[in-house]
Amino acid sequence: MRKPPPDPGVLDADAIVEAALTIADDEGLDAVSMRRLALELGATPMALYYYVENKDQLVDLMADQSLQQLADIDQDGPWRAELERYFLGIHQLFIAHPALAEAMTHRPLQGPTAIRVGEQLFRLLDRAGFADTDAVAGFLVLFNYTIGASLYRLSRSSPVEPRLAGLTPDAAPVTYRMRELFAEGSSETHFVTALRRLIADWLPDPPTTV
Amino acid sequence: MRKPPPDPGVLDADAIVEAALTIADDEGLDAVSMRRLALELGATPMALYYYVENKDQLVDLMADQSLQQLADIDQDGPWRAELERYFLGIHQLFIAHPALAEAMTHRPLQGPTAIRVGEQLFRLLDRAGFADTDAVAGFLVLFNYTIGASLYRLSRSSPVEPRLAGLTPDAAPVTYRMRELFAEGSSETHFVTALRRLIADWLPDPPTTV
DNA sequence: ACCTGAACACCGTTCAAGT
DNA sequence: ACCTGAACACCGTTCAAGT
Repeated sequence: MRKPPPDPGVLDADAIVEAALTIADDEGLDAVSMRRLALELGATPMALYYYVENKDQLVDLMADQSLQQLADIDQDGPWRAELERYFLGIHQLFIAHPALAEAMTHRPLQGPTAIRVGEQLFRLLDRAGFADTDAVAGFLVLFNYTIGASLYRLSRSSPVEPRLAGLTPDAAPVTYRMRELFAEGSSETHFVTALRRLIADWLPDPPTTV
Repeated sequence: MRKPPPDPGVLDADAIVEAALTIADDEGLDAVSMRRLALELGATPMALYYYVENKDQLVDLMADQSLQQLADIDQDGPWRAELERYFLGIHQLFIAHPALAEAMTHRPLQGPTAIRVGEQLFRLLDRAGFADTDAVAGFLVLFNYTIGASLYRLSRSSPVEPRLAGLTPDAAPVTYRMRELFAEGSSETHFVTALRRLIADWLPDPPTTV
């Protein structure tokens, strides 16, 4: 009667990807190996290859699955607020799943979910009255800033102590003087503030069509 | 008499890092292994550990070494043009050395060269008359955008064919309609255009001190 | 101070074979 | 259709030992 989700013997692509994401969230992407995954799922390493082509494809599937957590855009909501929610959602997703960031540097985010989620945004901008060129230019600035800001925040919250010579008052006096401002700059409120300003600058109210 | 740079028998930290960077540029960061490196340098894998703590530290050193290629800022040059050159230089460095991008997602860029190069920028902004808060806020937007734009461009130029379902006219009609704009958006000229506009918005001429 | 050899505990993946 | 076993060619790193 009982059937817990990680039921041994039940094996399919979704279960594999889900287990891989759990390991990645807990111990980092490096801890995800076909052998470790098989152990966790009560199967043989080779059993996984029946459902997944290879490890690269597994990572692609992991990234795509992660993106499903993004809340859908409300096409009838106020577009400016929806935009803000959207990019904040991406930022939070990257912070929650650092493996997503790592995966992104290897391979483009072009899975079905990435496409679906992107389409929602461009539909919103389209309906709001933006010209295609403005919509894409605005998106690129917002998206690239969001990715960069997420990586920056991740790197500052990384649990590793600096291995190389750090920030000293005499080697870099000006930077040292500003050191607390950098800490503030990696906060979520700073991100939202800058995001809002970027939206206002790059996607100002379009001429109302008709 | 002859003494080619990768001379077998000559081994030190710099030579190891340099060899590692060559492999990374040619075949990607994944191809860099202690064993492969040792083979290339005519040494035993364990010999490397005399100069380098472990592989993580090697990657840190690689990132730091890469940053040395950034041209120094001219403190007496026009600050706006210097700013532009600086961030374009970072962008180009990431494109030329994708391993740098990959390394950045693992560990913060806090080596001595990163600090040195950062200090140059903040000194420039300081001398130009910017308040610390404005300098940091401006830097963060420009830097994060630059990192994001570099990753975006790298992901679009990656030599792998998409493994997952791609962009089809019926699944994502609006995105599909815009597809050529995305290609343009990943060009260097687009980057520079957006960078200029961001500089103008976030670091406008400061009140001249005295 | 600098380097080696052998060993441990891992990887991803192929291939032929089993049910 | 789904899974296993054995094998291949790799990893990073420790440890004791050599010069």
